[in-house]
Amino acid sequence: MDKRFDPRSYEAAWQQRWAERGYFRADPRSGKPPFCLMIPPPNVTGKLHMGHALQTTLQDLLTRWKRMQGFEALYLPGTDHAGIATQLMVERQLREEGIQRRCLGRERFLERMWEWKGRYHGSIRRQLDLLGASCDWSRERFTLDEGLSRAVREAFVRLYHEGLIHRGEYLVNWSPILETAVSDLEVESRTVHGHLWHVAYPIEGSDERVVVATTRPETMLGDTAVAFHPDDERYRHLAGRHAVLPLVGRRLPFVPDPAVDPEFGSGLVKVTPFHDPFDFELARRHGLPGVTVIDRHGRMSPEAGAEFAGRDRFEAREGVVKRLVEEGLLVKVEDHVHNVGHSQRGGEPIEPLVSTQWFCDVSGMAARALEATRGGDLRLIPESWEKTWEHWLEGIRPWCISRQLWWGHQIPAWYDEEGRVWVAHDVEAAAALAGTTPERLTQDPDVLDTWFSSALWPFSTLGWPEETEDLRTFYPTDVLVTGFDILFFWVARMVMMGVQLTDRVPFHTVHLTGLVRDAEGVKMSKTKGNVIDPEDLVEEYGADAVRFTLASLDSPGRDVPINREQMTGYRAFGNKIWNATRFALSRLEGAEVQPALDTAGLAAPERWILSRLSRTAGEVGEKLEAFRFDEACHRLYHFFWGELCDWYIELAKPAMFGDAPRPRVGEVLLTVLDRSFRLLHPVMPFLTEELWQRLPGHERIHPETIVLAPYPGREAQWEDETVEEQVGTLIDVVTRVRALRAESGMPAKAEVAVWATKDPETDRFLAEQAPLIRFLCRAEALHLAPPPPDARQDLVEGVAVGVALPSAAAQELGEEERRRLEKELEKLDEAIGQAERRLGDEGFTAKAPPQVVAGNRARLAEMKERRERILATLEPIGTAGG
RNA sequence: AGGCCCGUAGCUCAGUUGGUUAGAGCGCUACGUUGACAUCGUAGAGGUCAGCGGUUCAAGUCCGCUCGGGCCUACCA
Repeated sequence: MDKRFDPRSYEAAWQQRWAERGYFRADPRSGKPPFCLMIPPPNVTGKLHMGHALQTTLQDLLTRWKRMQGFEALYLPGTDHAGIATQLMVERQLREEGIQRRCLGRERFLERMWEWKGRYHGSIRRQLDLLGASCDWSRERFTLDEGLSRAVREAFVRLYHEGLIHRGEYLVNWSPILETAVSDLEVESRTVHGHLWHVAYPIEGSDERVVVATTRPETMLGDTAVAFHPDDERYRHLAGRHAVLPLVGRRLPFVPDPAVDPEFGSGLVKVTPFHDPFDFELARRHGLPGVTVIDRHGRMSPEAGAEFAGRDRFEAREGVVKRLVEEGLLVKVEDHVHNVGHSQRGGEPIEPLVSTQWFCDVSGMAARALEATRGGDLRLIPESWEKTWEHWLEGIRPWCISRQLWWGHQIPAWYDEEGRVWVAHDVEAAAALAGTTPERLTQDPDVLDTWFSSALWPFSTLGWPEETEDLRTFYPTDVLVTGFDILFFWVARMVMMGVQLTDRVPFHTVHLTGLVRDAEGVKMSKTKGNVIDPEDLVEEYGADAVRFTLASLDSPGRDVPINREQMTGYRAFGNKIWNATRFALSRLEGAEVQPALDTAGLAAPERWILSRLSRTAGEVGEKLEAFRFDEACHRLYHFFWGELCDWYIELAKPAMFGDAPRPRVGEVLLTVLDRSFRLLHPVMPFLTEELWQRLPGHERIHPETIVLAPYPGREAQWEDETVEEQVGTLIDVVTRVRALRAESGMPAKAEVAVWATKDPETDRFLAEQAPLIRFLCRAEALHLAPPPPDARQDLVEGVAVGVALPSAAAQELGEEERRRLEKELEKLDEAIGQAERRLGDEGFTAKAPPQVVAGNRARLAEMKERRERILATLEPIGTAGG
């Protein structure tokens, strides 16, 4: 076995072999219980970032764990066409060639899109392979492939006929840069330092003027009314009268409306129905007309008047202000901080615009999604997200699902020559409905929001609407692992579409991961230049170390800071595992891994490590069940390094070297390694397979691969509380002896004399283990008696421990050692005082549970005895004078 | 504006239903080992558990308020 631990020497090879042998291919007919998990489809042309690496790690960990537990595990991979994002990329590329999308035409543009997609497509798989993802690539899907497109059409048609999708003219969030409508979720509000302009509007038939305040003067060109609160005494008299819109001359009725806040500004609101959601609603209540003064490019429209038509909306703002100044109508300008909706993708301020779009009424589905979490059919982890979830679903509004893009699922709606709309799976079906021929129909040019197809992902990927074997077997899926940032974009919509279209909640658990940050806790972003590429990390540390790091950082509700030092530490863990195995294999000829192992006749260290192993397996299982991957990792790390390597292998050395043979040490060690590798496999798949294959007898666990070997659970017959306690005492004694000899400056190479005693039973055990204790302490003798006064001594877990250089005169107490002991004594005195006070308090002794009181008493007694030991060391009797 | 989460060692974080002298990993310092190991052993420095108040025999843990950080949601022109 190579002395050098080099993950690159085996990782890729294993991934390839696993795939070739079809270990990841799920079989719906196996009869095993299914476990299914869907990849959140990354952008087909994208590069995986650390967030993906984190999610992939957890998804794969779950899948491998379930697969080993005997589930028919399906980890279904795929990619998303990511409408706007991808189209923008290709448009940018075209621009570099000097080509405009519209000049190219829809068909040729889409050809370019598919070309682009084809070029990048393999990259996602390559990156997932690097991480060791155990995806079933035979089931890979793409949101625009034929099957999924069919599912999308089916969903649309069905929802349309159920009256849940309709087309209508509403005020929508318009992105002038993207030239498309976007949903509420794609609008993010940003704090903007703007101004509040106070403008005087003359009152018709009077010399009076009223003052209105606005943050967007350019929209006044589209005003159709002025509103005030009905109880506002200042303006009540204006009801029924009109203002005259400056620069335009339009008559604006004064309307009373309770939505107006009389405290804000002058208490009067200019009403621009077609460019402000508040005004749109208000106008609707009062039957007021609207005027569109800004167009789809964010420029002023002809209806804004000849002076402004064609000018950019922000330029027009300045122009309008300038004109108002000239007219003497600008009363004052104030600085004003407010929130303005911006296009998430385009980055520019959203323009509320009246436009004809398709909407999906999700209120009923939202109610069912709420039922799912309230009734326990769906669990969000961490639970704290449930409130946000409820709040969002309770206040949900219709979802604008049409986009004025080309890259995506074109809406399955056709218009006849009379402009009537026919919704069907294809043009032939539409023509049949319309009673006409396909040639006379025109398909709606819009495409669906990317998230519409994503919402169907858990079942469309399994063949829905067909009742396929896969769908029957694997749907509903089990767990969804994704980032909280797409809880509403994606998760909520999958749940809504799932209950609506399949009558099932698409998964029972959603594990939401935190955001991956850099070592300083700063969000990774290209502009900050702190982005870490998962591929680089895999190259540097190996996939197993990357996975272990990510999994061990996944604490609920926490962000995930990537720390290279930590990753170095976990690579060292891999190295530790490598070398421990190398050592074991070099010293244990003839021994084999045991499928089962009888502890009868084994010595204490062997029984101890087997007991610890069983408990560790039990705890790891519990942690995984609870989605506490971090704690599962910590347990495994501690077991392997802290118990197996630090103690068991050390305890086994005298036996392995033949100095003090014990029965079946090799069998035990190899068996423990086997179980350890299997426990670790879901987190560190490569290393564990590589090493497991080298264990003699591993084929008795599984003939081919650790991937399919059973996941270890508790092996209760190995658990032995007594031996754990005994070996625990042995470890305490050895640790204390080492501490005492190091503190007192005894030469490390010196063979010392050791004393240890507690009670007859413990002493008997320590006597049995005397050779081991002497080996671990480098002691020439172990005396089962109280330490003599001139020995360095202490009390640990009730055991009086002492150590001294043999024969030679008592060692002088060093200055440093004295200081340490005095400090310890001080702390001890304080703790003793505290414990005495507590035990002297009747409130405590009367009200606290008896076992707590008893525990305190025992502790106090032990502390007092330790105090005596320390005093004895500080002022040994008999040496005081000498 | 409403809601949620977070604030514990230099760093990253654990701390289950309140109950030892508040822990782990990594890092740092010192000494010492190394006959599987990029090891290992021992010790040390470093904490008013953000702050204030309350409940309780007992609070890092429960309650209220304040401060700081983050996020989600929202039609105040």
